[in-house]
Amino acid sequence: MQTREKEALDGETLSEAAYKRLRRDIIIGARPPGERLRIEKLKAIYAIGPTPLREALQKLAQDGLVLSEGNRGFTVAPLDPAEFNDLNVARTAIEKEALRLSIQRGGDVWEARVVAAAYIMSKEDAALAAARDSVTDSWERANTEFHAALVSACGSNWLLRVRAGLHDLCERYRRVSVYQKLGSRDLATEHAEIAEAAIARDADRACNLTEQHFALTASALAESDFSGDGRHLDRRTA
Amino acid sequence: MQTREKEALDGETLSEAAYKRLRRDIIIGARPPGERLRIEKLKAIYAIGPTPLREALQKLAQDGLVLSEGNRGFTVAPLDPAEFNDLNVARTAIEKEALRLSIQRGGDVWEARVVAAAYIMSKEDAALAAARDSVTDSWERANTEFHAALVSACGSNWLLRVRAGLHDLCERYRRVSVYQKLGSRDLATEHAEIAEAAIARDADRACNLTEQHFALTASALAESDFSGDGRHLDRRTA
DNA sequence: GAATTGCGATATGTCGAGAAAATGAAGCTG
DNA sequence: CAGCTTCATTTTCTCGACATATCGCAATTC
Repeated sequence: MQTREKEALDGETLSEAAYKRLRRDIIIGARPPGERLRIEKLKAIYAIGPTPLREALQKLAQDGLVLSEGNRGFTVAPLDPAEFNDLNVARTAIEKEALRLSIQRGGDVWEARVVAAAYIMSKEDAALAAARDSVTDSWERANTEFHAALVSACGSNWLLRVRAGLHDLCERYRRVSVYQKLGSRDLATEHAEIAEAAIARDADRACNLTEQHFALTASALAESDFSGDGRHLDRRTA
Repeated sequence: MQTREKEALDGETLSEAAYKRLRRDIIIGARPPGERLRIEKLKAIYAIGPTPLREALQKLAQDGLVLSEGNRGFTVAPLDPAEFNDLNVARTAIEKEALRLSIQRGGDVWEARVVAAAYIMSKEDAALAAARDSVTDSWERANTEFHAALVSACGSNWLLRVRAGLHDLCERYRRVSVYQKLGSRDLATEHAEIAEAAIARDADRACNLTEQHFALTASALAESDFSGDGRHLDRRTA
C-alpha cells in the first residue's frame, strides 16, 4: 500500500530526476543558451554523481535542448532566430493536423477540457496584459494546457508526443519573446477565437487562427535580438 | 553529408558507437521486440562497459525504440498494430507537409536527387517483386532515400529530423509487413506516380498519393500478426 | 616577428565495484 | 489450502578513480 506512493516519489532514479531538473532549468532560462555544462560543475550544483548527469545530458541532447560534441562535452543549445522559424514550421504543421483530428474526434470531455482551459487562459492573458512581471510561470502553464487541451483528442499518441517536444523547444524562445512584443498583440482575443472555432467544430478556421497565432509569435521573435550566438555568456538580466 | 571518415570512426565515442549499433540491431530486428536488454548481456555482446551502454539505451528510449522502466531495466519496444496506426497518423501528417513545402521550394538539385532516387527505387521495386528474399536491405535503403529525397527541400531541419525519427520507427514494422502483403501491391507504380507528381509540382496529387501509399502499408500491417506481445523473451523454451 | 610544435593542465569518457531495489521462492500464519 | 511475510538471489543504479582526448601556453625555429 505504501509501496506505490513511495515508489512514485522515491523510486525515481537519480537519472530521471537530473533529467527533469536540468530540462526545466534550461527551458526557463536558468541555464542560459550557449552555457557549457561541465560535469564537475553540475555535480556540485545538483549533488548528483557523474553517471546520472551524463545520462540526463544525453537524453536532453536527443531532445534538442542540449548539444553534445564528440569529446568536447555538452552545451545548452543556443537560441537562434533562424532555427526558431525552422522549428515553427514543424510545430505549426503538427499542431494543425492534431487540431483538425481533435476537432473531428473530440467528445464531451474534450469540449469540457477546452472550455476549462480557455477560461483559465483568458484570466492569465488579462493578468499578463496588466502586469508583465511575475505572471510568466502561471501564464506558461495555462498556455501549455490550453493548446494541449485543444489537440488532446487527436487520437495519436505519437502526434502528441512529437508536438509536446516541439512545444517545449519553443517555450524557451517564447519566454524571451512574449514580453518584448506584448503591447502590439491581443493574446486574449487570439486564444478566445481559437477556442470558439474549435468548440464550433470549424476545423479550417481553428487551424488558420492557430497558424496566424504561431506566426505572430514567430515574427515578434524575428525582431528580438537575444544573444544566443553560442558564446558562453554567463549572466543575463533577469 | 557525414563528417570526415576516419575521424568519425576513431574519434567516435563508445557511447555513440553503442547507440548506433544497438539502434541498427533493433530496427533490423536482430534484437526482437519485447526482448529484455540486460546490461551484463549487452556488455558481453558488444564488448563495451556498462556506462556507454546505459547512455545508448537512454537515448534509444528517448527515440521510442526502447522502453525504460524505473528500476526495472530496458526492453526493446514491442510491435503493436494499434501503435503503428498511431505512428502512421503522425508520420503521414509530417510527410505531407514536408512534401508540400519541398515541392514548393525545391530547385534543380532537388529535382535531380528525386529523379536519381526514383530510378534506383524502380530497380529495387522490381527486384523485390521478383525475388523477395535477400533484397530487404538494399530495398530499404532505396526506399529511405526515395522518400528522403522528396522532402529534402522542405527548408525545415526540424521537420526533417522529426520525420526521420518516425521513419525509423516505422521501418521495423515495414520490415515485417512488406513480405506478407507483397503480392497485392504494385510498389513500383506507387513510387513512380509520387515521383512524377512531385516533379510536375503537383503538390496536392503528390500528397494524396503519399497518403494512400502509407495507408496501404498500414492496412497491410493491420492484418499481420507479428508476435510483438513482449512474450517470447530470451526465455529458454521448456 | 609569425607560425609551429611540444608540453602541461583541464575536462571528458570509461571501467569496475559497491549500494539500492526488484524478483522469486520458501516458510509461517490463519 | 490460501495469503502474507521474510529472505536470498539477481539486476539495476550510482559512485569514485583511472585512462584518454582536447585546449591553452610557452618555447623554438625559420
